[in-house]
Amino acid sequence: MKAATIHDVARAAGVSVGTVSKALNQTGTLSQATRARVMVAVAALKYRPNVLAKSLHSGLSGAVGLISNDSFGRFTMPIMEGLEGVLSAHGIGVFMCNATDDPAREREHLAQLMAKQIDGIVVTSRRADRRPAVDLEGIGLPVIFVYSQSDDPEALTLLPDDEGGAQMAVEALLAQGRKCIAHLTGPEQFEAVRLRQKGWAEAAGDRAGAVLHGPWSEAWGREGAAALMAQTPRPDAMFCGNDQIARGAADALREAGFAVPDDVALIGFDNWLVMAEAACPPLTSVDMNLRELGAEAGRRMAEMIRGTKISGTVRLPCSLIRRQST
Amino acid sequence: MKAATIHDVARAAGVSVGTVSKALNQTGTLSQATRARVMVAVAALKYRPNVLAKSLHSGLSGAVGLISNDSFGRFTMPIMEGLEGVLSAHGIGVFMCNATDDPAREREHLAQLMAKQIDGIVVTSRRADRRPAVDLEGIGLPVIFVYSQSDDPEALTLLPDDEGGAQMAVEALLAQGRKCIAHLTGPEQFEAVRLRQKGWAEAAGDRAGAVLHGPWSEAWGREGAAALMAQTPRPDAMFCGNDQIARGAADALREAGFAVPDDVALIGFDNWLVMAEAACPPLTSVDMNLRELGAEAGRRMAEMIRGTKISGTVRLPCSLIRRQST
DNA sequence: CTGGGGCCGGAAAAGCTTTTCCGTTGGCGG
DNA sequence: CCGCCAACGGAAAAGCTTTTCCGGCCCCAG
Repeated sequence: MKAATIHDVARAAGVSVGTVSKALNQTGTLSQATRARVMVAVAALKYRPNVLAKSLHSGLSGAVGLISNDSFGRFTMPIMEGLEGVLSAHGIGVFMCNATDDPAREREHLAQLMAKQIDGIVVTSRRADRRPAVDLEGIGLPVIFVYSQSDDPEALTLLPDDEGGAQMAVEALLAQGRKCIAHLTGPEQFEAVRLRQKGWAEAAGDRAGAVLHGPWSEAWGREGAAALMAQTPRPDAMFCGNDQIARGAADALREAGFAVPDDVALIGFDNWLVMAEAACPPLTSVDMNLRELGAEAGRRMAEMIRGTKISGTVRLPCSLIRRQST
Repeated sequence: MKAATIHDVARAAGVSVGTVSKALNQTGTLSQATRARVMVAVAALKYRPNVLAKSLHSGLSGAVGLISNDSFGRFTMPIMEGLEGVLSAHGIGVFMCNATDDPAREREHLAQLMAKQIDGIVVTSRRADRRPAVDLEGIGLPVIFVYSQSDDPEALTLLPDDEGGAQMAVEALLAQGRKCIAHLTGPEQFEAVRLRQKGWAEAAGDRAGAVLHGPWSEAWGREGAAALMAQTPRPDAMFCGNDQIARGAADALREAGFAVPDDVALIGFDNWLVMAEAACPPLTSVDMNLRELGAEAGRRMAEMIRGTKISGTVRLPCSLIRRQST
């Protein structure tokens, strides 16, 4: 059994295909009776307009491509969820593509997407450096970079406000009366790391303790926390670059006999639930609101598809999720 | 600047549109010279066939829908990666849809997907019970359930071999000479939990220790491990229902003064890297090969789109990843 | 009673590609 | 030298929808 076409509906309702189209799209001038007759036929045949044919006519396919570079990792997931939620409400589909930071794969995907006549492109990736612009071969298509940066002047870039998030975390520690706030974070080549460090330094002022850089791992959190506790003055709070580091730090502190949060308060970054909630004690953490970042990308994309030109960089606020580690 | 159409190419090459089509698709009978002339024009204009128009003609859109029910959680991710990798090699796009176990949302997505003339549907979800079939409203479309089950007799279901994975884990423990192998696992209403328990019981035989059911959390792992160590005979190995439980167990054992793996060996399930590798000691774990499961779904889907009818249930083998906890 | 205007609905083209069918041309064999 | 066949390329339809333009009908007014 094949799907009904507009011709089947027209025949069933005893009208022409143009009339059916007008009835469905509330355009043209049709009598109530005709409109109703068409609608009955539509319902009876379970007719659903063929989007392909509509797209061929309108030039809009009702689909966008999402190119991810972290193999659909944990940062892409919430972004995707927010994006898809907003766009599907607009009737726009999202093609998932995994480029894994491989330029050849990305080109291949881009070619396929453009052949499919997509209406826009969203790129996400977790990278230390800026990435090159997307090569659209002269077709002017809306492009949004989410949680990712490029030097494309035409594109819109959406990022979390790392600096503001760090300030928020440090201010919460200051409000508790902490005197020496250390910073235990990730590799310095990440712009996000530098921004969070800047926010920490500015907010902490003369109460800033030492800063240590290392890999994004629990092992580094354990090692770094031990190193920080050996310094003078000994920190009474640590702001960590992510939740894995914070969790490692929590474990190391507990084993070294320091109480969290009484002796040392701890704040993580990412609010990665399986980490933050499972740590002992559960971690206060900065949430980048990636789901909202994705949703904003969806709203902007819908606007851009309607013709609005948007470019530049926008940073969305983070939130502080308080748990027992502070 | 708009994309070139086949008419532009035909004009540039001084031939008809039909000839261009034949040159591009290696069909019909064309002289080498004509073919070459067309190809030159194609390259010069950066022509890329409009898939929409092609689809309208062929009835195949070159796209499938992936309906996820866990908001793109950690189980859907690798499945998606495998699926997308295989299908994009076939030139088939994957529309991502998040239904979050909401039947209304699922219907809405399904309607949109069918309007977009997709060629097939893949459903993933992490659920305790079987889910209803997908309502295709009479359109016979290939359907595959991955990491999910339904009572749809037409569909293909792809699952990991939970029972075999459990056996594999227990056999590794037996080979080490473990005498009492306990099982600390998740809620019994999950079929996967029951299957893993079955595999454990069969493989362990009279060396099977107690089995405890609880939530999928580290907290339960700590609690359950403590309970198991209080029993007689005391287990010298624990096979855990997932890595979070195993990690909690590892922490509890260490704090209670038991050495892992010397006093008690530990095996987890899922091989969730951030859990398994960050635990102390790093966890031996059963990997469900979800990426491969997704890839297999892609291969089967490609076949089904070509017209092959496939249905039934297929279970793919798990692997044991050895680390320091055994 | 006739002409005009407004309301309705139909016909056809456009959007882009594929494919079938057909006409033309060149070469070769008789 | 003529005719036929093979090779080649073109024309047109099909696939489904939207939209513009146009024709017809009815009613009202003159």
